[in-house]
Amino acid sequence: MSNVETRRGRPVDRQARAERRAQILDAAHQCFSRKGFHATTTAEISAEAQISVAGLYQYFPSKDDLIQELIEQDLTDSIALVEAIMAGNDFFDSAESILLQAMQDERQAAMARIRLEILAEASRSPRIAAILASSDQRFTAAMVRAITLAQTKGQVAADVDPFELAVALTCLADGLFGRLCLPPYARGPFVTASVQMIRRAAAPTKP
Amino acid sequence: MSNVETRRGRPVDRQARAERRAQILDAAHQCFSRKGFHATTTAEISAEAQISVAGLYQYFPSKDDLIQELIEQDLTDSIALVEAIMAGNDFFDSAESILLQAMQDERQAAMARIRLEILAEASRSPRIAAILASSDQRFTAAMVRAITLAQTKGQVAADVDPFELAVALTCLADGLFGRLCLPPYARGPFVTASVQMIRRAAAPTKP
Amino acid sequence: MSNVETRRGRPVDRQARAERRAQILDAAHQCFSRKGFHATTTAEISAEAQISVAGLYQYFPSKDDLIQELIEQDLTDSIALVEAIMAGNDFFDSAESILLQAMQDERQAAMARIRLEILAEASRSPRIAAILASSDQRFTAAMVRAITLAQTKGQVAADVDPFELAVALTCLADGLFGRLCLPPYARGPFVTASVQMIRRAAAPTKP
Amino acid sequence: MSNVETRRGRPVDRQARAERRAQILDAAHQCFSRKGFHATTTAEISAEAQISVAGLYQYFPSKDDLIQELIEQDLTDSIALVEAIMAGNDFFDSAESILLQAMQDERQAAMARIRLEILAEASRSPRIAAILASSDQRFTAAMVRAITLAQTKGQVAADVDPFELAVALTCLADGLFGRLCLPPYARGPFVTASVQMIRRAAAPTKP
DNA sequence: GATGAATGAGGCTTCATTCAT
DNA sequence: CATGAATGAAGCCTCATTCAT
Repeated sequence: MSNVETRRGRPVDRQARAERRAQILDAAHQCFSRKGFHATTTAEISAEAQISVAGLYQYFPSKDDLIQELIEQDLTDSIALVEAIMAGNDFFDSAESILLQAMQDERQAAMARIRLEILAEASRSPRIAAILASSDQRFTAAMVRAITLAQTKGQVAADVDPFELAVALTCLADGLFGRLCLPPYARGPFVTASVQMIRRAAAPTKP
Repeated sequence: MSNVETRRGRPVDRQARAERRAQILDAAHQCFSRKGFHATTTAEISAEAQISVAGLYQYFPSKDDLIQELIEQDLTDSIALVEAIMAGNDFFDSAESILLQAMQDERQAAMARIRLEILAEASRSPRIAAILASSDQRFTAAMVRAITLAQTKGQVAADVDPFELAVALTCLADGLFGRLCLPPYARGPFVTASVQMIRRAAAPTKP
Repeated sequence: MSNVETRRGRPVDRQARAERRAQILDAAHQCFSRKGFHATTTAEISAEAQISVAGLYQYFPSKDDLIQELIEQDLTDSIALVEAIMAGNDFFDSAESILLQAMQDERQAAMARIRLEILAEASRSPRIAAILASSDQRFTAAMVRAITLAQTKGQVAADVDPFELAVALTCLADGLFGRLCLPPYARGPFVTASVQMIRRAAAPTKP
Repeated sequence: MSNVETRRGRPVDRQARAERRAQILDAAHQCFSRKGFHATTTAEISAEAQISVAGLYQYFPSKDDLIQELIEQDLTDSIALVEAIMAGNDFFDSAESILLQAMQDERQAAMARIRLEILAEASRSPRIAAILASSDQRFTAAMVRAITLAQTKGQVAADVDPFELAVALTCLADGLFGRLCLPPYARGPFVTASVQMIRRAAAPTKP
């Protein structure tokens, strides 16, 4: 098995393959956010991805695998997103921004809806629970870094345990996503209340 | 021939009927908490309820109706539970107690798991979203009452907006339930962190 | 087994029983004419008869038996009806009257609709085929009598074979019933055409 | 990238698809003629068509649609058959031939049996009633043409209204089909009687 | 690699019928 | 006798998945 092994037949177009995969995952993302994992059929995903059902199986060995991969990617993307926003200057503003976008921007709301689905599914499937746990760890670590940094900048009270705050923030956010079932205009108060709680809990006391 | 149309035949045993219904709802509760709404089959519910599949349809016109009714009852029960605990003396202790039990007691964890399912489902089904919204309103009202009372007792900071706190608490709790996928022993830190956040956000500042 | 055998318990109210039976048969008649034998459920019949489903089984051992009995009665009634009308004075007028009523009067149209159902069913079930054959024989005999009488009165051409005419008339009528699917106002031409054919075929040639 | 979007993957074999469809319709035809529309199950049709039940649904979206299509085809075929026979020389011979074959040839008897089923079903389903009405119109038109032609040839009495005769013939035939429940050897007299009636009604009077 | 076709395994629901009250 | 309750046996349809082209 050499690295430069001569290939027979048409060479694999890795680029095209990767694009197709992404296309499918994207289609699945939309479908899942609309109908959930179980109620979405492979036919729907294929249609959305403009591919045949059989074609789907050349990129993913089963629907479950597709789901798993999608979950992994989705969670990874979430972390990246949060990290990007957290790189902004003010800690609380960043947090508020994240929550606001998740509750208002349609693209991010879709991710949040899928996250709900993931949480529900994880409580039954050990496989998915494991993925979620792993993602959570990375996520928490990132938050802890951001919080610690914020503390050095005096934005977050020094007596706050960064880990605890990170964990609580995650919970708060996930719970907030549960209000995505409300019409968009009704979600505002929930964001406000959440942000308010964070501020009260973590802002440094002004002497 | 009396005016009070004498009933012919076997009289309806309302008691027994109600029990059977409860039995079915209970069975469905267990199944749903194990596998979710969509992955649970009517056959599984019937088996768990020790009734035939056809029998199930004498109590509920369809699986969807059964789900709906279960959700309604479940949410109502949750409110009752929370109200009962909130009647305790210390506000923060009560809150902590609620969260702890939800994360540790198996029976309550089942309810919480179904709540996750409800949140996910609500973001797709307007019908369920409506039920959830209605329940949330009642729930928030109850919490607001409890918080206001706590404020008069000096347990909660006076400058806290009861409604905002109630809303944030609900979110926090729902998000916490998302950690039910963790093994029981790993859930502790999440409860701690959540409780800590509540305390920091709402406890009166000791001068 | 004496005729005056002493009975224990409540004596059977034969009168009431017969009435209940008739009531059920009548209800079934309506249902069957609306939806056919197979698409009608015992529940529908019971509802229409204002009796419980189980009650139905105290008067008929099975749905099939109910159907059979109904068919028998229906066919017998038909014969009686035809005989009654045929007792009128003019043969052709009587025939026309029968066809007109069957196509216009709702009650008789219901019978005709069921007759269609019977014909279809008979071509599959030997049991029903037998009933139909027997009924047909009685019916043909009655018609033959009427035709013969009409011939003595000079109303029907003497060279007509009474049996053949009777048979052809039956066919013509049954086929006419097949047009009951048309809206009432559209059925007229079919009656006219049928009557016209009979007249042309059987009226005595005026020299 | 040509404008004529090059098809990827397995091309559709229209030929094979059409054959499969025909095969299914044929199987359904047999089943329906044996047991009627309602008593025939999709499983039976599939078995007869040597295809899986799921496969059936790739060719017809539902049992009802299959029935509808079959009815349409069946009625169309009937018209073609009648027209073909009517092209023969003598009008009455042709008519007799049609009736005889319908009552004796097994293949055509099956069509006639289904026609009974259609008549019964049409009197309840507006959808089927509409199909039948449309077919009847085409059928009557064809008959009228044939009769008119026969009149020019002096085979049919000039004073006969072609439309009325066509309509009456249709009725007579449909009613005759109702005798398909009889054993084959017993059907003869009915055909004879029907033919006799037609002849008497429409043959030109020999001076 | 991609597609159309095929299918086994179920899922929800209904129905005729029985049985206990 | 009459009724409510219960149920086995289907029935229609769908879905994830495989296979031949």
